[in-house]
Amino acid sequence: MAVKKTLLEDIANQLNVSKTLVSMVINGKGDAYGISKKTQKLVLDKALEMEYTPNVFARALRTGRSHLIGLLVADISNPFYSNIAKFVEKELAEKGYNLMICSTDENSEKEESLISLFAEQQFMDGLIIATTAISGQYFEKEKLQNFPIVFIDRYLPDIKSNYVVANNYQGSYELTDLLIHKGCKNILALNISPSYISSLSERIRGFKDCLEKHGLPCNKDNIIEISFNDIQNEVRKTLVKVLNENKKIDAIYTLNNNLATACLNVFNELGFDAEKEGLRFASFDDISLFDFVKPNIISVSQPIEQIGVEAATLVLKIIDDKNSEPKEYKNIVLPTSIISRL
Amino acid sequence: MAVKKTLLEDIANQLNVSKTLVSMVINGKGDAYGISKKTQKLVLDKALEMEYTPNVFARALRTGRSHLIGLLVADISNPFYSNIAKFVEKELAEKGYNLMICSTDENSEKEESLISLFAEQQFMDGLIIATTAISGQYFEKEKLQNFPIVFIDRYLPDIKSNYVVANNYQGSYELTDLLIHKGCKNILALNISPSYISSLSERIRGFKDCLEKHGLPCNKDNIIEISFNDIQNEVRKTLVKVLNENKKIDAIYTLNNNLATACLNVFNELGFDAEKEGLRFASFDDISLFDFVKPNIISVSQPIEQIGVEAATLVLKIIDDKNSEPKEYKNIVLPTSIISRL
DNA sequence: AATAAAATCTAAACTTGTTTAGTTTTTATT
DNA sequence: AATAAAAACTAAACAAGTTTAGATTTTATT
Repeated sequence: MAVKKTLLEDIANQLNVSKTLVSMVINGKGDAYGISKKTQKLVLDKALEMEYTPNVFARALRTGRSHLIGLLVADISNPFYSNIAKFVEKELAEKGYNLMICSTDENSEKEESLISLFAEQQFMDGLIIATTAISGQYFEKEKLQNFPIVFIDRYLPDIKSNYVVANNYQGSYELTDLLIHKGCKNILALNISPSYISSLSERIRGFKDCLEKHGLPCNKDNIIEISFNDIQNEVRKTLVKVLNENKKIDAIYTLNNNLATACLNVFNELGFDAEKEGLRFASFDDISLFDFVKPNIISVSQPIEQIGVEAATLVLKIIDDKNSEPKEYKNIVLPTSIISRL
Repeated sequence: MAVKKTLLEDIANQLNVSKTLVSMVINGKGDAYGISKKTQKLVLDKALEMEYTPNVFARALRTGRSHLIGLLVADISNPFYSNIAKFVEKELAEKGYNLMICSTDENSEKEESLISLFAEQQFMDGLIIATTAISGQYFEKEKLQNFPIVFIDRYLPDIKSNYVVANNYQGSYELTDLLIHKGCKNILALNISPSYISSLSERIRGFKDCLEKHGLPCNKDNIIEISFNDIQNEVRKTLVKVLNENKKIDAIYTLNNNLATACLNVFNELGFDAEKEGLRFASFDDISLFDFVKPNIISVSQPIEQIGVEAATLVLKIIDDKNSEPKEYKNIVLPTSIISRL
């Protein structure tokens, strides 16, 4: 036999007051509505005694506020995102919000259908998105115009929006610069599809600009794109081919941590000792275990905690400011740091 | 100016039918309620045209079903949990459910308050929990008796419940056995608090039983407990002390991946080369990057995908069977495998 | 004691769907 | 054409809160 939940009305009946009053007190508006201290205490005590917990749906339906924030990322098992998620969640919890995390699998259709579910019927009060969209078109829908969205990690250059990202250009430039200073002249950058996303294209831009500054050529052989859905196999194929070529590359630079792991796997399979062969290995995204990995990994570390905290803070600010026009967009670009391990 | 959302009633008005009818059709019950095919098509087309999306809260309020499942873990940034989360989410999405992930920070009070929010007012249709509770007492609350809960990773021996866990005893026993076969006679096991949780206590039991079987002593020095909240410092202190002792240990066995990482950090700091010193290093929980880490890590790999899929399937089954008494509890214990890297 | 002002409190409407109990319309049967 | 049966549809209640507009009660003032 299921236990009956306590309702506002049950408390009201027990105390012979209206449920209006109980609702006001429970929501901390007792003083504002001039409910006597004595009555407030009675209500609060009774609510505790009866283990009252408000029905989230009834409340959200009436107020249009769910106190839920959605976080959409390509892959929650990627430590970059799961670490961000942790800090976002912590920050939101302190402000009385709950977080709902969903993976989009780097699939824009899935992303759009989640946004439709979460935003268009105000399921969520706001969204934090590492978008996989190729353009901002979808986000210009009328229905989304007034919905609080903060982009993280990736922004959409063709639309105005709120975002919190790392300075991918700078990080990539500095990493490349370091490699070149260490004597590398023929660096292979492994990119990942969809490569149009801003963080990747900025990293590529930083890479190219740095090569150019140093007067080094950047042929099409220097940047190879791996597809997100078959990373391991494509990396294997690519490396087997590249490592057997005559025109020796002297560094591999993977544009994210998934690619780095895939490369390490291939090195292992092939029994390839990068250090012995004089090949430097570098990657964007730092993972704590990189500290113990052979070969040494030169990496770019992103300010994960800061991204999470800033994104959470910003989305809540937008929610609070929702009615105060005119709308201003906030763009936060955070510095990265090089972990050289040399 | 905010755009007005399309309501059921808007569709009904446009077509001069009742919103009852529209609701029935939208929910695919048109045939069941004898709505003519012609009318059904009209409704469906109009709904599409007007971009209708149902209000999740109104629906949940009326039906008592939210199609939300909650996942409570100690720490979503732990790859063990974030990988499980990924598979749970995928499995649920296929069945039309959304997942809400929350971290409890290994804090039972936080866990209880989340359960109260999620379960007691049916915010969620069901919960999947890696519980941090010391006993099953909380879960015997009357209000939770009929609520679908599946425990993962950790179960509560003192209550009947549904759970999906790895065979921690077997995994730990086999790992210890392997170490002993490789000649280790004085293994240090690093445990983590709260150590009462079943997965850890089973691992300890497997460790002890195996030592005993081989006639090896297990003093209190052989198992040291590190607290979850200060892992890095406590591991450092412990290792500094232990590695300088005369009575040499010949293997370190960390009971989870956090401890393994912390140990590796200390080795690094101290410039300690475990392999040179003849110290074997082993850990419960396998992480893909372990493949490339020095020193070699002998590890126990858990069937992460299977845990996620089974847990998701089970919680949905419980939801479906909710009314068909008598209740049966399903306990799934999945085999682990040793990754020896020798 | 009458009146105004302030302090407390409440009935009813409202949020947006789903479901129940029924009504209306159409078709079939004699 | 009258009646029964089947098909198609709908009004109103309901889920559980919040909010608006207004009603009571209490206190202060003359």
